[in-house]
Amino acid sequence: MKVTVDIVIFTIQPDELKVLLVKRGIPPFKGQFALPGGFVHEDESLDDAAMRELREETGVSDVYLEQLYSFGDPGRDPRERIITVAYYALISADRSQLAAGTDTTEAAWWRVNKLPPLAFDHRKILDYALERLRNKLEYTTVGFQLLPEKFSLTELQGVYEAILDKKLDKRNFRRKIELLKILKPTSEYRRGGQRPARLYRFAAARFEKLKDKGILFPF
Amino acid sequence: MKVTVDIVIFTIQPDELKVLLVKRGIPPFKGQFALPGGFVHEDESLDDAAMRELREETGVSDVYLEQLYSFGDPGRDPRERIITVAYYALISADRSQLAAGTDTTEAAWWRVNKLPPLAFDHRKILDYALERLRNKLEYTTVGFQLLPEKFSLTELQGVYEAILDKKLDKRNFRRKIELLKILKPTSEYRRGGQRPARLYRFAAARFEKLKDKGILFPF
DNA sequence: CCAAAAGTGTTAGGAGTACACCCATGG
DNA sequence: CCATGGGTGTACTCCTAACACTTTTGG
Repeated sequence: MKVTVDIVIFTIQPDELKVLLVKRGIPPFKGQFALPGGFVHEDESLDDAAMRELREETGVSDVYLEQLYSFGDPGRDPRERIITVAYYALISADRSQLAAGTDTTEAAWWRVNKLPPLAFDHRKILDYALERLRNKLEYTTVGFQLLPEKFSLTELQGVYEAILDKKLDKRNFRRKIELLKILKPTSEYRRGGQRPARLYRFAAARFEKLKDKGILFPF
Repeated sequence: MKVTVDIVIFTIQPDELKVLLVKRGIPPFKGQFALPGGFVHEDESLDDAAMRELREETGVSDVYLEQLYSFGDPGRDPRERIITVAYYALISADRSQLAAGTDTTEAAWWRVNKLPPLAFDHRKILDYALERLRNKLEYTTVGFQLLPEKFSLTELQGVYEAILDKKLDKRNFRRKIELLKILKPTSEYRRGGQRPARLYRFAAARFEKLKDKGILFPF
């Protein structure tokens, strides 16, 4: 019985939630799009395998990675019995440029609400990842993983809106974040638009105390 | 690479949360306690494998079963590389008597806060299952899976208290349940104590509408 | 000076929490 | 009649949601 890992890699690009898909070069499903993934080596843990695949595909490491679910229906791979352990990863906006060497016909970012047909049961995996991400957004700080180190409040709100796929009230959003005391203001501003926006940094330390308080972001 | 399923089977017995453990008859960890489990067959899905093991071990089927997480560190089994897909199951109080044929030195219910040392990484799996159960209790109706079809409000509260391991306020608990409108009163009463207690039935249908409302039971 | 995004307060309604007494039954 | 668990209501606080205008900058 063979075991693979498949990874749903999310990023935010201009207020859009995107996932990385690769074009398959070999059968089955040759020419179709699929999630990046590969076999688990004999001597590595599942997490390590996922991390390795992620690095091979995107060049980044040290990103948020979480195991999702295992899919193992007989017949999910037409060739032989393969069980896959699915993961999802979050890559911040400033690190989601694909390596120059990567042929963009091979690996590319796709908007989550405009996906091509996917190979195997990858559509199911992707939907599951999206659901998990939406849920986790509400009671953890995964949202911050999609932003660069310093970000404006509007950018943060954009992440929430992109993932939840709905508009949020600016004042309520900001008050809620304020109340949580998990952001440290910097003295920098994002210029280039109209009025400059103050940049903040995620203060993870303060968050630890809040974890068992339950819901953090009920937007 | 071999794949197994291991199952954390919970039940409630007199206001105590319990898990089923089996004594290992063969090395490694011979004589120690472990979670029930076994290999995934070539032609069955992961869910089917878990269901089969559950039935073999307890004689019950048609119970709540949910995939938990996959554990696959090299070395978690000293003999060879084995990846296990962990599940947890909930068996209602009225169905948790072990089959007469089962030698009780082989399989027995253990209080979750008074466990023996466990084989492999099963302690980690069990802790994870308990955490998941506690979380799910707050935003789903899994709690009802641990009760017979008809139950009193005090019994329901007992389930919450046993799992969350804390006392709850009777009036607030009842008001909250009332508000959710997910119970249908029956005309039966539980007698035998002092004042008889009205029995209720879980009205699953009404719940469907509430699911996306978020938190249901923030006790 | 105009367009565009940043930033800021108040109010009304609903949910959570804390808390104490009467009721029905069996022995 | 008494011990035991079943059953009920109120007041306060806090969080949520709805809602509109002023400020700062670049062009």
